Amino acid sequence: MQERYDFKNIEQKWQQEWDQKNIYYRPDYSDRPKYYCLEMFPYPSGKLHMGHVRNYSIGDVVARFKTMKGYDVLHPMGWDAFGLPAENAAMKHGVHPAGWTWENIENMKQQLKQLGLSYDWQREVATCHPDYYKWTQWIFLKLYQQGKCYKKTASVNWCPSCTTVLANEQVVEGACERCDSKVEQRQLEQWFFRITDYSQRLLDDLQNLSGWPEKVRIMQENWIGRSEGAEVKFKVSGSGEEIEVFTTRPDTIYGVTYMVLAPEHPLVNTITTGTDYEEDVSAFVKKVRNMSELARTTAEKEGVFTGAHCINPINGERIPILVGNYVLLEYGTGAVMGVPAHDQRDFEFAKKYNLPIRPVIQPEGTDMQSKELTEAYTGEGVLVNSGTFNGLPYKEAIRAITDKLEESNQGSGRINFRLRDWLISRQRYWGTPIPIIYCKKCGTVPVPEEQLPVVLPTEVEFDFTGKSPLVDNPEFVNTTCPKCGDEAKRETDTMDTFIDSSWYYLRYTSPKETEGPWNKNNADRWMGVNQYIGGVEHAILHLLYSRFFTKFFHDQGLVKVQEPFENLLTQGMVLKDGAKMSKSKGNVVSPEEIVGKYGADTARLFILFAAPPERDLEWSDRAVEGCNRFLNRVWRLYQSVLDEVKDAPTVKDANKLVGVHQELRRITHQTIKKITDDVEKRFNFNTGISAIMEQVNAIYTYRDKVPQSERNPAVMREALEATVLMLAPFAPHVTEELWQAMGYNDSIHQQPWPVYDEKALVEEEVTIVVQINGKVRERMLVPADYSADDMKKYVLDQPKVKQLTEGKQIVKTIAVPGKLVNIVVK
RNA sequence: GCCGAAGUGGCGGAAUUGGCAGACGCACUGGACUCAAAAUCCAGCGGUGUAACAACCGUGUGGGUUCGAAUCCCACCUUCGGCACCA
Repeated sequence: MQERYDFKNIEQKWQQEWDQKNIYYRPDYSDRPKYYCLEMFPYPSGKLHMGHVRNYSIGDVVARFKTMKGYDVLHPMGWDAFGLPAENAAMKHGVHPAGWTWENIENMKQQLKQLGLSYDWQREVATCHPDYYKWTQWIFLKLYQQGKCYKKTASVNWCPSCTTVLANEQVVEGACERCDSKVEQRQLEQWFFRITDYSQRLLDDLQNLSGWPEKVRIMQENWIGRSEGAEVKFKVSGSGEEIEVFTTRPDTIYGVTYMVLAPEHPLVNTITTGTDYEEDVSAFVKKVRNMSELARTTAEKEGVFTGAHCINPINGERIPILVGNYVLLEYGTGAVMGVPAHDQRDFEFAKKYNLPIRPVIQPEGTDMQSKELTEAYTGEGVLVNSGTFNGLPYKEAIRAITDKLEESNQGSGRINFRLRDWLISRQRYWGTPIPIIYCKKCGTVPVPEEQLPVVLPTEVEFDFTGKSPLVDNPEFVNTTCPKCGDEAKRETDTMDTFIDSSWYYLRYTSPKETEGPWNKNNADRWMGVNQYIGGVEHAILHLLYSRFFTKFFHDQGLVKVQEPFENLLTQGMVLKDGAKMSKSKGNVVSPEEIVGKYGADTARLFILFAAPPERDLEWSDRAVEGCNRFLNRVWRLYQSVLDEVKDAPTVKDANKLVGVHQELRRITHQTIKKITDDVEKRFNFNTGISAIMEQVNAIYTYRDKVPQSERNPAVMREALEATVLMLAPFAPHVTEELWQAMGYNDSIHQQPWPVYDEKALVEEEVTIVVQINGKVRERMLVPADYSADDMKKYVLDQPKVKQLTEGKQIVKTIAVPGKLVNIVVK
């Protein structure tokens, strides 16, 4: 065994050896129970950052641990390879996006390998490969056939810097999620997926995801935004038109004093054209429409009267119709009944325009009408000013009024969702082409399945306007209609890259399948993902889309599961000096540098030791050194005692062990128990590693305190083997080296996880705490099997305790076996 | 504004079911080894206090429940994350 811990040689040697022996390869079937461990695949930006290292180190511990626990572990890796940065690089450096991407993939793959991650590289996928996106297109066609995919003109989010549209989910506080530019609204014809058909199921099934962080479930719940209420029809006076509104408070319908339409509402034109109000209204609409979404949501509530009136169906009252900037066309019906007494927004609006405010809900035992309202009352209460419904509690009134409206066909109960359909077309080049052809005769025609893939042309010219080069590419655009054979044009939009990443976890189960997107048997064997690991920034986008896809696939009989990810771990960020690492802040620590200086094992150990996975992690160069020091300490320990233990037998007659030998064995087994719990049940790798450190310290103490002639080589060997086995998932290279040094030829990563001996954990005596009135006064050693009564008796009999309680009256004594005795005195 | 999470030594963090606060590591201090340094090893390391003990204080703040609270309850403060005219 080498004197020095030479991480460079060791890591290189074992990475090669593992590669050669293919030890991480997983065949499709085996007798062992399956375990699918998945980490979110990266965008191939060119270089790994610390966030990746953290993500993949966590996943690797899980995969290695489960393998040692006897599972058949699927642990694949791939590339989310389509996306805008490739195009930007093309424009900036004149390289082709494809070349740029493949080069980055090669680079990052090397970096991943240097970390010693246990991936089955035979399952690697890249979403930009035609063998992959062929099936992305196939999925698009499936959705199209099933009526889950459609094209429509809508007000959409446009990012001027990325020169493309964005999905609702990709707009963060009115800005582009990627580049932070202000998002504009444009009227464009775009492709959508009908994710809203799944709103209720996506919401309901969150209940089954007990293995997900509560936080993520709540975020999705809010995003889906279900609200229960009623739809009510208001007839427009003097015309046949009707305005429908959605309300969650039909009980307040007697409090309606006006009606507000969204500026984009189609009726606005109908009711104002040719009237005296037309000019004012259209000026107002124009003004509001020109505002960005952000400006609009922060602006003061404003409105204008249309001159028209409508009739409240419940009491026949005539109320004015206004147009207001605070009403959104996209939500509900784009019209709101104004109930200023019981809705804060309506209240502010009514105050500004002197519209009547009529309370109809009154908290029991008060008189709402006698005092002037200063804000809307949104709480519980009983109905007043509401005709025959007076005196009814509001909850019952919601029911009764909805029923009444339903009887007369003027409304009905209704559920509304905040979730919008998923806008999936992008005016970009580097993405999966949408397999649609436009024919003058036949209209919109899907590309037949046997013509897939629609290949993204590589011979393209990039100009600097940001316009997609597909648009002006005649070889791509010009085609023939699959139906009639006439000249036709291809769709030049490509798909949102979130589509690519919404099904990759299925492709891993049969990455080379040519008959379909995946092999159903394989998919059903491996799915769902037992443990998914990634950043919380995907809590809505990627995770919601993937859930939608899986449900759709399930409905099509393509896969058995209804949810893709059984357990989800959202790792925290990697911080330096309290802030997220970023180029602009100049606080980036490169993984390459750390691996070069201390080795992958040290880097991994630090990142897993510094904080539990879910929390943010503060980078510390000093603490990294500390982890390196620990591995050196382990190395030296083995080196110093290897000769002593190399030919040692296994521990026999364990029950006959006494003293320090028994103690070392007890610590070994206690450590196994602790770390197994930490890794398996809690993912608390930091405390697990600290337990291994304590174990190492204990072996050192044993070595130093017990003369060599008296040491028990079998107990020592057991301790050393357990240590290295437990450390193996965290630091795979150095542990492999030490394992081989112990005389083994098989890889440590194919060994079973150590098992603790319940009998070895038992202690004969334990230290208990003696408290007086809850304050620790004394510690004493008592037999471990003492009952509560034994403990009380023993403790109260001690001279020291008698002295402490002298002159005081003992009111009560509480004893917890093995832990403490508390004496309450007066 | 609404929803959620967190707040513990100089620092990262631990305390798993209400039972010894500060495990493990970093930093620091003293010592050993060395011509010297690095590395390594040993010891110390929340605060007040003491010659040393003792004792007292201490888990964001204030209250409460309990024999006993970092842990449970109530109110508040701060930081971070998500949503934000959703009718």
